[in-house]
Amino acid sequence: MVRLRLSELIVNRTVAGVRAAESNYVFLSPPEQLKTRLLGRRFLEILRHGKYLLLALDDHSRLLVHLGMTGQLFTSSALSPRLHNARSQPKPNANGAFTPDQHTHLTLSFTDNRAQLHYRDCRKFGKLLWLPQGASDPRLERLGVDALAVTATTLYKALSSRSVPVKSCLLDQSVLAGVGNIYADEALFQARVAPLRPARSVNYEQAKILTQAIRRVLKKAILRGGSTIDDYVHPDGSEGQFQNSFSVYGREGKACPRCRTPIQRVVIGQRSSHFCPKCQC
DNA sequence: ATCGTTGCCTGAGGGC
DNA sequence: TGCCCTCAGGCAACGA
Repeated sequence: MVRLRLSELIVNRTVAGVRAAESNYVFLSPPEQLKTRLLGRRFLEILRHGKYLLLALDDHSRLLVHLGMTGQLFTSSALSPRLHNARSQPKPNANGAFTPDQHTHLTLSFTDNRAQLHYRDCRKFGKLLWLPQGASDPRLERLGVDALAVTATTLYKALSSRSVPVKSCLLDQSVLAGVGNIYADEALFQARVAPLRPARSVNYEQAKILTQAIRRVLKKAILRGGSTIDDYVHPDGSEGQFQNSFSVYGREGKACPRCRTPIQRVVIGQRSSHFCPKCQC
């Protein structure tokens, strides 16, 4: 969804100015290099693999972007309380528009003088990396097949060799790229598979159902514009709506939408996991 | 090859 | 009021 909306906002625009923060945890490329390499470049298209965005430039270099948990990519015309009142409270300027604060790591302005693009991440879990023409990165090379393209056979093979909980496998980006904590819980619920089950105990038929559930959950989430909990916003400042459709995630103690049994929460691999103890086995 | 743990990072919220 | 603690989680790196 970010890819789609961002495409509308920056494809075919040419960078006229780059403001980068001091070197910090989000900069895998030195800020000075980003300034030099992005200036004067035009965006051709935006691609996505798993949770990574690839912004293709007209010199065939690419800007790799990961939003982490709290990363925000949006334009200066975006108006959202998520930008003005959420974490760290950046203040709107006199026009009510966003002005870069201490968490805004990169700002691009364009030759058409229309809205700027900001990259903001208060927890610095996101990443920015400039890739020369033809270059890749281990982060990309390691990724498994994109979750929206996964087949039952691929998922079954990946699960069958592992003893860890199936939930941990779904979160492993080298197995399946693009599934995060929320969507893993929701997909396991849809497929009626308990998150703690050893991955290798999932048979082919169940892997097939799980594959379909993953695709369905992700597609529905994209359709609803993603999940806004604390920080997530679209490039235009609007918010996702999928958080209103959660069946299990964040619903500990509340009724399972299928059988009314209270949803349970357990910690798996340091991640909170939510499931229905009756429906999922 | 697989597995479990730790560190990175900031803000919110709870307890005292 | 203020201080300390825990929690949120995507991912790399490490040792076993």
